[in-house]
Amino acid sequence: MTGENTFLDGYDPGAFPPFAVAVDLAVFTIREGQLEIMLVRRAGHPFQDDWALPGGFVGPDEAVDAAAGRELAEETGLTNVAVHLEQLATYGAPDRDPRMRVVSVAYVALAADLPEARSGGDASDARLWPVESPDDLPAVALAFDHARIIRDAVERVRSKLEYTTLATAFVPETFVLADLLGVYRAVWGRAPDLANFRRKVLATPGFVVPVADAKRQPTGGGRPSALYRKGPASLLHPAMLRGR
Amino acid sequence: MTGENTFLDGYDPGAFPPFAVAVDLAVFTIREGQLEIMLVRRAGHPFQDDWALPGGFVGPDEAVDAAAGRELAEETGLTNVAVHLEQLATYGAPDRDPRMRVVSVAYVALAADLPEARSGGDASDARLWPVESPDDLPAVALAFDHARIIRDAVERVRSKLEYTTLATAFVPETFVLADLLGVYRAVWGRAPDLANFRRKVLATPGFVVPVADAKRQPTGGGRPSALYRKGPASLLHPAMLRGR
DNA sequence: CCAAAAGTGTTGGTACTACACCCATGC
DNA sequence: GCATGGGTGTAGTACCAACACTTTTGG
Repeated sequence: MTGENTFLDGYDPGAFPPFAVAVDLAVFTIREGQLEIMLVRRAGHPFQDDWALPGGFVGPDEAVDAAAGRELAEETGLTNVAVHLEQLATYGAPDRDPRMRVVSVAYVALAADLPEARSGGDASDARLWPVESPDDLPAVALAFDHARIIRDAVERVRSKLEYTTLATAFVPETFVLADLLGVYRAVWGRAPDLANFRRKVLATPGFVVPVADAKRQPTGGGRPSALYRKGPASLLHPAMLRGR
Repeated sequence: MTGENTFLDGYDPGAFPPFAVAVDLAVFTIREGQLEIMLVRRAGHPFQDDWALPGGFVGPDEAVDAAAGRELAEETGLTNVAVHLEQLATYGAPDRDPRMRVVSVAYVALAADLPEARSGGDASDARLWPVESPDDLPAVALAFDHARIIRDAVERVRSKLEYTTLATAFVPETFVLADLLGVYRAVWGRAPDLANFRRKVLATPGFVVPVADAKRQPTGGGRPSALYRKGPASLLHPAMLRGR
């Protein structure tokens, strides 16, 4: 009792059960105005032929965060592209993997312009699935507890758009304000008012910075729009709340 | 390469390094208008005589969340008291414990009226330390990466007061609005405007529910205040943001 | 070739809500 | 003396409308 209460005392290597620690990645992107998540098809048992979040095991001398970054690079092939990566939560139910005890640390990644299939490795069985409202899950069978993880990840992204400038992680390096509004529309299922949105974004120092004298080529007619680049700010004050 | 990308394929028990998985608890309470955190004194190496977050290892067939609940009950002695407990984040640097590879899942717990020392177990080396602004850390030597965890935990609690009704987790079962305002003062270091605060709390359905015809005994003179109980609501809409 | 129409981007205005700050009243 | 409630100015949002700049269409 005493040894249990005092952290790590009575330590005896081998006395602790072998846990495997894995990372799972919820990689989101926006294509054609829709929020999509990358899933990989499972080749072996269990959950064979089901779809799962990309991920893998943490190495013996590897930081958990580093493992997430490594897996992200391996799965997406985006090595030096600016991708937002943050920890989501840890899932540790004892029966979440039927083969052995695996504790999984889930991460959320946001990227713009993700290619359909990963470029590195065997690209055959990885693809993007739309995350549709209101159930927020891809319409495929999901392995392990990944349905739960995806739900949590979607909610994380939705709420983070409210009080951070994270929307810029979903657009390419230069973009127009309509693109940024489209991020909110895709993630929330509804867009904030355009006029207020533009006032808010432009009034928040460091949210976006204008690209000098640059205008986007008009595609199908209409006034050409101004180009912007991601700014240094990360927090939104006050927050931009989605309505009820 | 192929086996690494496909989750859990090429599985071989024993091929994975032995990780120990632990839980750390950031247990907060408010005493005399001050935010305090529970720390335990380490008896053995490493970090002997330093202070650390209470915690322990996850059992072989125990869910990680369940381990946090168990440790909380063991450390605080609060068995059936309503305590808020939520996962904070996972800390997995390879060298965070000098003896072996330990991945720790940190939790935040909020409680009202925590006794000075834990009631169960050896109460001698556990106590509450004030979390003072602006550095937000107890003025003691902290073991492992627990200083970082405490910083993250404090920030979590601060931000959660903004958009949830979590402040009620810090007050006893029945309370007056001034007590609730005191929670915000203690956690944020500054209190919102009293008049607006009371309008907001009372206008939010389910934040607090009045205890019928109950008034608190006037302690030092003045009008007796109305008693309230925690309501069923958990989210605050719109948020109550702390100023800059 | 020029003028009008249509489409998109940009800006402004008003009603309403919520908050900061202050003050009056009740017990 | 503390609890409660009201009042005013300001900021931010929802909603609406107009204007600017471009391409397309039609004479």
